[in-house]
Amino acid sequence: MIRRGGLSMDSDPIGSFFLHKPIVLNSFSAEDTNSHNPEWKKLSLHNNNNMDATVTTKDYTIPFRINLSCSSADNHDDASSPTSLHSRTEMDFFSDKNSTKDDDNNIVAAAGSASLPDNDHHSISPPTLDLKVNTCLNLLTTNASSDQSMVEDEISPNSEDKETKKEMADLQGDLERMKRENQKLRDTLDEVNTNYNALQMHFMNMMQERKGEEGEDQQEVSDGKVKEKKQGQSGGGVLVSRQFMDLGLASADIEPSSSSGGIRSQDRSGSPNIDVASKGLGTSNNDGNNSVNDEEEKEYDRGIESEDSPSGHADKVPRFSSPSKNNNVDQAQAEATMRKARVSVRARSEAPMITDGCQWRKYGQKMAKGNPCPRAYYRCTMAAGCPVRKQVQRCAEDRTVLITTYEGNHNHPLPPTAMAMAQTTSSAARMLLSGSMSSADSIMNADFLTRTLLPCSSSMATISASAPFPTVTLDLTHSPNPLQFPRQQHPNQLQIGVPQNFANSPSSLMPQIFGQALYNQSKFSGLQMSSHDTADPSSQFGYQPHQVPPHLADTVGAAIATDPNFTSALAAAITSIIGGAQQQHSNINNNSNNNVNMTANINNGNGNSNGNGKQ
DNA sequence: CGGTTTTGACCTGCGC
DNA sequence: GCGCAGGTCAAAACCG
Repeated sequence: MIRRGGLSMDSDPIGSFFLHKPIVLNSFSAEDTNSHNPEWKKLSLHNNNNMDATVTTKDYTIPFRINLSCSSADNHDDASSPTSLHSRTEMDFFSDKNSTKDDDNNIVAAAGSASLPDNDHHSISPPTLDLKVNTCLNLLTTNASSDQSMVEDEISPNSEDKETKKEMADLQGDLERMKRENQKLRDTLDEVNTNYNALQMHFMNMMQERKGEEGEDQQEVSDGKVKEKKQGQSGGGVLVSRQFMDLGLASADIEPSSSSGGIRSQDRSGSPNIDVASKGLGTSNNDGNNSVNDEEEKEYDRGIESEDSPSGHADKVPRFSSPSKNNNVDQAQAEATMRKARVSVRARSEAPMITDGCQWRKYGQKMAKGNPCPRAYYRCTMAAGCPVRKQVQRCAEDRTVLITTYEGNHNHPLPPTAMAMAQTTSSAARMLLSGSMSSADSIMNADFLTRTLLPCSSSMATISASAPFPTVTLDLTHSPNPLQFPRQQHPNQLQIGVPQNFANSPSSLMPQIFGQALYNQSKFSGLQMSSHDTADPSSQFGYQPHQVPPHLADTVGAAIATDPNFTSALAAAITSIIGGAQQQHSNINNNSNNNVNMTANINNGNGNSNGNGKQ
């Protein structure tokens, strides 16, 4: 019955803004106001079906007298007819203690006899309650004219009714004003989004052009061995990483026109990994065009493009050497690299796996060379054929550090709790793509990521150019303040952190981000901070779910400094904010659910927070 | 009983 | 071509 998300734009950030009031109002009305008068309880709860209306009526403190109908369809009948079954039904529901109701449960009589209770908390309300006033406040579904008609339909016999009508008209006027403001804000947001998108695309195009002018034979990555090798294989002069970038951008342009199979279609056209990279690793892609079966996925993972093979069967070598596909040779090389693009997250955790909100199934375990700890292989099981996989292994040097490496992009919608990590990997993957252009760009783009991460987390973004696969490592094991604690330089990794960004970060932003993360954390109950979690000594918070502690910034700051689990979760959430914004605005080949709800997944150290609890 | 984990075998790529 | 290492498969075991 209670519909807190009554606003049609509840997924819209602006719309959500207006949703805060109704929650407060309904809580207030249902409990305080009605505790002494069942009639009021009835009315207020009825009002719960008209959330948006209560927003505007809050300030007037008379919302419940003018809400008797729950839908526009009932506007005229329910209010005007005392025998309305609909009204009676609701009356009965709350009439257990109502002595003012007449024998017939007649709404008019009951309401009229109720008048104003002496113990009413809202003294400014009119002394009588005329329930004939039809004030259906389902303002989303009723337009101004209907609202107006409601007013006009009611005939008030006395001055109180006129006052009520006047107030109601004022309320409706305010509502209209808020609607206009809301629409204005939405328009502004759309405009900002459009501008941002255009600007970003322009920027990326400029970067492309600049790289093209500088020549295609540059090999200025920290470790150019891989690139040179891949160049030799492709036989062309185009830098693999360059193709990497080109594909990523091209995919954004060509995907909308691809109508015959989504990922698979592109795969078979010679771009098997465009989506993996350009859409971002681990991002949800629920456009429905990229559902794949297991068999295709196997081929996909193995780099086999059966339809590219002249013989029609899986054969990777002929594909690369096929003269008829010279145009795609370089792309294929890049795609092979892109398919392997990975995002690695280093975080301290005693848990066997970090909590990322997805469901995983372990499909293998191997002892990796140079590490006494086994490496576990997991596959996403949230949807059949989901190509996302991850490897989990403890660091050989520090067993408390858990290294989780993600690969692939989800082909299914993600729960909000999983969105955080997915967006994290997505952002990192995008950085990886753009960062592969050159060393300078790598630094620049990594700098961007670091700028986005460091202000609010202890993460450290690194790019591994010498690794077998392009890998972005988000190191969440360090102190939040890089100025105090020197960073660990990992072998074979180019470190590109920008410590000063932390100091330069706008401190005012932190509470907002943290608040957002924790708000969503408390909002979505998928994981996180159960009582068990809070019992974890590593947890710095004693608050319960759905509680956002006061002085959040201070508390969170302390938590970041001391709780690496929180750090990792928070970094995921923060990155998801950035990644979500980037994805949403740049629209780079990503049809994933843009209604991103950032959630900080607090890993408790034992941390099975998924539905099956078997991570 | 269905889903997950375990684990040995197998496949693939790469270096020598 | 061979060996090594990473990655995956799949049957058996396990679990709720």
